[in-house]
Amino acid sequence: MVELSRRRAIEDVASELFRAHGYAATSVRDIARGLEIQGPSLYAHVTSKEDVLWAIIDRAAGRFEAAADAATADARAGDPAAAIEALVRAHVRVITEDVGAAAVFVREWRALGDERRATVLHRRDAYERRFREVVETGIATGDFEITDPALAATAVLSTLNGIPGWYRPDGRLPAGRVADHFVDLVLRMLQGASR
Amino acid sequence: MVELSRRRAIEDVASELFRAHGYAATSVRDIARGLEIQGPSLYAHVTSKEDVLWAIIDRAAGRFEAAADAATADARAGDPAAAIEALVRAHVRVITEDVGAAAVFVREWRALGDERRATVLHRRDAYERRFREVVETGIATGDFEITDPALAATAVLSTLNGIPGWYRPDGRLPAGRVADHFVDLVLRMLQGASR
DNA sequence: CCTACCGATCGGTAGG
DNA sequence: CCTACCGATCGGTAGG
Repeated sequence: MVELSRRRAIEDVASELFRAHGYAATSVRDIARGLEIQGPSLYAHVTSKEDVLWAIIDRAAGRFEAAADAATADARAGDPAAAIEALVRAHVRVITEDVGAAAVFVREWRALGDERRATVLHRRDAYERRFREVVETGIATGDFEITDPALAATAVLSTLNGIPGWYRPDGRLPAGRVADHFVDLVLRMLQGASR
Repeated sequence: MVELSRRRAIEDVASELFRAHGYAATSVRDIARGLEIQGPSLYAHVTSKEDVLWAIIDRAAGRFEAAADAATADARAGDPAAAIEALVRAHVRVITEDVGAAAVFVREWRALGDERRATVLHRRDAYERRFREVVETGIATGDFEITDPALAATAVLSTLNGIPGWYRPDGRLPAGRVADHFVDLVLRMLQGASR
C-alpha cells in the first residue's frame, strides 16, 4: 500500500469497522487501535467521531454523483437502455472500488446528526431521481414496460445496494463480471417482455 | 390496539427504535421510555438487551420460513414462475405485516453475539437456497434465462429486502400492490427475453 | 414495577 | 502523538 495521508488512513480503518460492526458499536479507541495509536491521539487528526463518519459518507456520495455525471455524459441521449446500463455500471464500479465506504454509505447514514442526515437524504433523492428519469424516458419511448417508475427506480437501487453486503474484491466474481450481471438483471427488470 | 403481552409490547417498541436508530444506538432506557416505565423495570420482563433483539430477529426469521413453507406447498411443482411468484408474495407479506421487525431482521443481525449471529446466517443461507433452487429449476425447464443462479437469488432477495427501507402501512401503495409490482419486477428479472 | 446504585466504557479535553 | 483525566451514559443488579 502506498503512502496515504493520515487522515485518509483513519477513514479507511473506520470504514471497515463501521461496515463490520456499525458506527454506534465502534468506539474511537477501536479506530485508534487499527492505526496502532492511542485513542485520544486520533483527535490530533479529526474533530469528532461523527466527522469521520461524515467524511466517509460525503466522499462516497460524491463518488456516486461524479460517476453518474460521467455515465450520463457518455450515454447517447434517446437510448434509455444504454443510459441505464451506464448508470448501473457506474454505480457498481463505485461500490466495488471501495466496498467498505459503500457499505457505510448505504447503512450508516442514520447515525449522522440531523442536518447532515437531511443533506445526505436530499442527495440520495436527487441521485435516485436520475434513475427514475431514465425509466420515465424509457416508458415514453416504449423501451421499458414499467407502470410505476418511482417504485422501479427504488427497486433498481435496492438491488444494486445489496452488493456491499456480499461483494469481496477477492471473491468468486471480479467486479467487471458483477457489473455485467447486474446490467442484465436490471435491464430485464425494466424491459420486461415475456409475460 | 388490543391487549398485548407485556413481553410482546416490549419487542414492538424495541423494533421501532432499533429500526429508526439501530440496536447499538438504542438504550435500554429508550425502550423503557416507550413503555412509560423506568429503565431497570424492563429487567422484570427480559434478561438482557440482546435477548430483545434476538426475540425480534428469531420471530421474524420464523415468519419468513413459515411463509415460504406455505408458499412452496401451495405452488404447483414444475412451474418455476409460479413458485417464485409465491415466494415473492410470501416474503413481501411478511415484510409489510411487520415492517419494523423486518427492518431489524435485515439490518441488525450484526449486533447479535457470535453464536446467535451464526445461527441467523445459517437460516438466511437456507432461506436463500429455496430461491436459488427454484431459479435452478427454472433454468433447467427453460423458463428462466439466468447464467448465475446464486447471484440471481441474492439479487432477488436484495431487491425485496429494500422494501423495509421505504414501505409504510399508510403509504402511497397498499401492501398488495407492492407485492404485485415486485412479482412483476422479479419475474422479468429472471425470465428475460427482449435483449 | 420502583429507587438507589454499580463498574465499565463512552467521546472528548488538558497539557504536554 | 502521549498520559492523565473528565462527566455522561451505558447495561445491569440489589433489594424491596
